[in-house]
Amino acid sequence: MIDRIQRLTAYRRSLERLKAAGILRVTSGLLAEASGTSASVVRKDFSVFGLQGKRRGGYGISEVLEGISTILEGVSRQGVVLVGCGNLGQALLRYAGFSGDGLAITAGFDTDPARINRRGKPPILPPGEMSRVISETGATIAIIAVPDFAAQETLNRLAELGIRGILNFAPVHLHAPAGTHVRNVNLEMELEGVAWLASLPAGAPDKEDA
Amino acid sequence: MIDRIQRLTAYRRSLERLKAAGILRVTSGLLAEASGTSASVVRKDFSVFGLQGKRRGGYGISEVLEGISTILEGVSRQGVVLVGCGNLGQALLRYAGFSGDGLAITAGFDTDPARINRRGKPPILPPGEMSRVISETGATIAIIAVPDFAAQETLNRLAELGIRGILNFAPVHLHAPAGTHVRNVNLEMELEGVAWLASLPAGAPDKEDA
DNA sequence: ATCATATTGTTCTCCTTGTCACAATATAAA
DNA sequence: TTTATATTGTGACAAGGAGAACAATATGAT
Ligand SMILES: NC(=O)c1ccc[n+]([C@@H]2O[C@H](COP(=O)([O-])OP(=O)(O)OC[C@H]3O[C@@H](n4cnc5c(N)ncnc54)[C@H](O)[C@@H]3O)[C@@H](O)[C@H]2O)c1
Ligand SMILES: NC(=O)c1ccc[n+]([C@@H]2O[C@H](COP(=O)([O-])OP(=O)(O)OC[C@H]3O[C@@H](n4cnc5c(N)ncnc54)[C@H](O)[C@@H]3O)[C@@H](O)[C@H]2O)c1
Repeated sequence: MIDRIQRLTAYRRSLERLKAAGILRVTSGLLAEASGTSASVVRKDFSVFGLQGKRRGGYGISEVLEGISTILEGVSRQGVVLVGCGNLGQALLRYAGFSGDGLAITAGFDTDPARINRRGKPPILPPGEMSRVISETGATIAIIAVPDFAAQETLNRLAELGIRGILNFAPVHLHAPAGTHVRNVNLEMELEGVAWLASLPAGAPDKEDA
Repeated sequence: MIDRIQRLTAYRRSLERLKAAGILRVTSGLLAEASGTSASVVRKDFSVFGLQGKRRGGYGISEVLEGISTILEGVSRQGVVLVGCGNLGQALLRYAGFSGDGLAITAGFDTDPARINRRGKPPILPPGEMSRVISETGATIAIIAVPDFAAQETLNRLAELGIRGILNFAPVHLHAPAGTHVRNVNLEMELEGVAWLASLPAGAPDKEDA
């Protein structure tokens, strides 16, 4: 189910590109090609979410985009904070693409005084202000980009403060209390996966994608 | 199958931590707890890869680590280049964790002259030198961290130069020639997934993880 | 030495998810 | 209008992986 939800994000991106190119309708096959899945998956996804097309002319891009926005309405109306503004954290903090989904990072936190910057576009604050900022902004999502040894304590703190969803970049498994959901992005694992695919004999069949 | 391979990386990390803590043997349950899977999965993974334990005392950490290294031997002996040294690219370039797996980034490339730095720890070079560097270092893996509109042409170029595996961070689906494997990391999709989990009613059952 | 028990290795089942197939149907052409 | 056809919507099917269960067995205790 979460895969379907996540694919909506990919569909939206592809549809916006097509719309910007002046196209009004898409077939499941065309959208599949653009977003990297299969026509069957597109149709079933749309079917599950009640997005309807026309038996011949495909799906109306504007209508589908509107439908996706409606579905993700409540999902994307959540504040996001980021903990750990180092190499990776800063990159995420500066990234504009998230706000396209409505999910904008409202503040960053870091223990290193040298990283504090209260006037930043998203400000970077000391962790002592997490409690205040989270309750003031009503943030419910957090990104963890601290070193691995600090990740679990960071999660504990965030969970106490009412954070309900966490995207964790530290390459460790975190233990979360019931009701707090953790999703891991482990780039080492991803790179290793690519390396394995690349090491396969040339004639091997394809079965990847993410 | 690729999931099993990728989990090996997670197992290795957990085992190294346990080893550093002075522990000599692990049970499937303990390792599962540490690396975020289940005991059955650990046992089946190890079984598939021929990593054996003892019917009672669990698995010997050193032996398993050695086994994993052997399995990933050929996989990790590949050079990696990075194209697009912006916010995200720089973070990846500076990250030391990859070399722990043997996969070290040997060079970065960027079109922006201001980013060129030939004396960097991994140097940042103009794309014109890609051909030379890739053939000299024998790199077979690439990371794409360029803006979305430049991703496809970057892939085409890399594929021509013999790159066999690509980790793509641009939020677009790329078309690769046969024999070149692409794996996408779409952080927008990941964050949206977390947001969806967080928006679920509190009592909902768990079914996540990555 | 014998026994009790913890833990592996493997099989089997279930569940999820993508693929296939095809009937339903709207559109365009003749 | 009638017919041909492209494309959706959905039901059935298959593949794969995770989880559960259990027999095999090595270890430690008595
Ligand atoms: N940089 C990458 O490309 C990359 C790749 C894969 C994984 N990761 C993982 O992402 C995480 C961050 O990586 P990085 O390269 O940005 O590391 P980094 O050391 O550059 O940044 C970590 C930041 O976290 C801050 N910090 C430390 N403890 C903290 C705490 N308790 N609360 C708040 N802030 C704290 C530090 O001051 C620092 O600024 C690490 O777990 C790393 O393993 C990074
Ligand atoms: N920064 C993030 O946190 C983040 C998050 C999600 C996705 N992404 C994706 O990752 C990619 C990079 O993001 P970013 O924030 O680093 O962007 P960025 O603009 O900071 O960096 C892009 C870099 O690529 C270089 N570049 C452009 N065209 C090039 C080409 N043809 N060859 C070589 N280099 C080229 C640019 O000079 C620039 O330095 C984008 O596709 C973005 O959508 C980034």
